[in-house]
Amino acid sequence: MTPSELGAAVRAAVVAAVDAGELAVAPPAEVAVERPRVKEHGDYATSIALQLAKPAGRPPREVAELLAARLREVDGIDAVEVAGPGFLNLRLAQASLGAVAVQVLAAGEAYGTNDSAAGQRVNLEFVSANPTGPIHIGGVRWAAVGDALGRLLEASGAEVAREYYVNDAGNQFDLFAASMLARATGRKLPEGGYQGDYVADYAARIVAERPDVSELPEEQALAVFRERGLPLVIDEIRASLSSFGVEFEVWFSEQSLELSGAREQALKTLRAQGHVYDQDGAVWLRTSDFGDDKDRVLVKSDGASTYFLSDAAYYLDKRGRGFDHCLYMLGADHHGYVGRLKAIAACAGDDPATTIDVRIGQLVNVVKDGQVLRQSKRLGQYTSLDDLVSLVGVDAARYLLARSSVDSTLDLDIEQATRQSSDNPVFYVQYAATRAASVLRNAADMGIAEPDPASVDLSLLAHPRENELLLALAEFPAVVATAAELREPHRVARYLEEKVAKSAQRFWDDCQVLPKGDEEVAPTTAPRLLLWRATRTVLENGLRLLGVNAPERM
RNA sequence: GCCCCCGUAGCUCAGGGGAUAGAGCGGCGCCCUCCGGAGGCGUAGGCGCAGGUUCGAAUCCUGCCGGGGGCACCA
Repeated sequence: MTPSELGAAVRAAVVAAVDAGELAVAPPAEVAVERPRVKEHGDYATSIALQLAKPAGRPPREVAELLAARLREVDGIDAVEVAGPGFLNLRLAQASLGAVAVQVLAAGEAYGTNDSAAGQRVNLEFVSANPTGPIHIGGVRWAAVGDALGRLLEASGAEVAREYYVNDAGNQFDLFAASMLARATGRKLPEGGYQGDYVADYAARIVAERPDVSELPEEQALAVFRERGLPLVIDEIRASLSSFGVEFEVWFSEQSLELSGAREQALKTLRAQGHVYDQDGAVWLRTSDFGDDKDRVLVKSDGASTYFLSDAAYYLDKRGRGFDHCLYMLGADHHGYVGRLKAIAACAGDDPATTIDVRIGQLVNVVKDGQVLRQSKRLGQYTSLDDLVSLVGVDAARYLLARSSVDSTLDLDIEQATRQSSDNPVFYVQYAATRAASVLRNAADMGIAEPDPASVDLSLLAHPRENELLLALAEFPAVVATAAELREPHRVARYLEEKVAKSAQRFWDDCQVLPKGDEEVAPTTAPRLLLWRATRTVLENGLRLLGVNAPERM
């Protein structure tokens, strides 16, 4: 019996009590059971009686007793007790608990998928770093977290488009082109120009293709560097992300918004909604009507449109393509932007609470030899995606970046990331996965066939370690659904570490599976092999959601 | 000045209103004739402060105090 089945059983008990006239309440749409912290409180517990007590006008323990009487009759529930102020503590029958392993095996790669986000069309914009050089560490955090979130949403039934917004129209990109020109001609870098060595490399490649470029007038030369530089940078970014396991469906050019007339169209749309006005020669959007602290300029008094207008046009474009949820994953320096984005949606007649969802991520500190490495993109001194991968590998980088809440500043310790011991979380989880693989491999080598789930006596999985592990595996679908709903992939990682890998190691320690020496094959061998296979499946599925491999051996 | 994030064990971090707040590292003490000890077990140790909401608060609200980041007719 899974937690959701158990929750449904509890709800059914409520409905039955209501129908019998014993409880005068409206039954809740769903009832959740949770794992109690203390195992004396049973396999699962629910506080439903405490919640219903007030509307029912009855003492909580009395409500609990009503429900307990009904739940005791349910097949698969072994014991029900009323505890404390009115908790219902539930204990599953052994075979019912063991059935979780069979369910995991039956679902296989699909175990963990759920329909909590079914029918949603989600536009997921992340990374979107300026095309002025390799992806920096902050972008890598978003690559890891954003892609994992995409996988979680897909596993929860949503249709997801991963999108990278290419800022190829603004000052930063112009400055980058000017920096390449300066490098190509040996002239002085413009103020605030990009100083990294890669700038010279790009410049040299462009000069090799267009030897005449240094003799062109400055404007034309800049145009060449812009035009030729963009694909160079984008290709490199795309290749880095791809080697990181992250693929974007759409690379959306900011320039294209101007060329296609989308910006003018957006201006018209917003005007038609009545939130645009002219003042001081500029065109403004009255975002302050919707909670922004001040109005924002769409078209400057010199006639040039702002980045903000591009954002509005881009948002309207996404909506026009049928996305009902636009997710933005932005760096901490963009937090002031949230209100403006929501105001755009509101000005366009949407409800920003449903169409806009912005996640702000805090900084990443790269720690090496106990020191935080200082990062400066402009100076070209920073840890790029490729640097990080060459230092710690894709698995460690993705896992360690995705295992922390983006609300917290993250310290990524290079030494720790490569350590082969349990103080390295990615190693710990992968190790549990390889241990599962090795048991299964050894069984095969010994000529012990993998058992047919239908013919295994699941009630033999009665050891406390086995129960603990089964309960952990049963949680997986709910963990995936919650992580997707809250847009918090780190919940999956923590679950894998603290629940699955931990329980698996303890199971290993106390529950021998295969015969040693002259021993006979034990009755517990088959059910335990089944449990190891189920454990391996959950670890594989969970790691896959984070874009991390589950190796067969380390 | 205004806005956002954070403050939980000595350290790095989990804990979307529930019972006795959890992991890893570091302390201390244990466990290898045995499927991978690259592990496991035990033990000590904690919610920044003050109010509020609630039957119940680490969690929600307000105010302080500390740390990080940000304010544009830049992108």
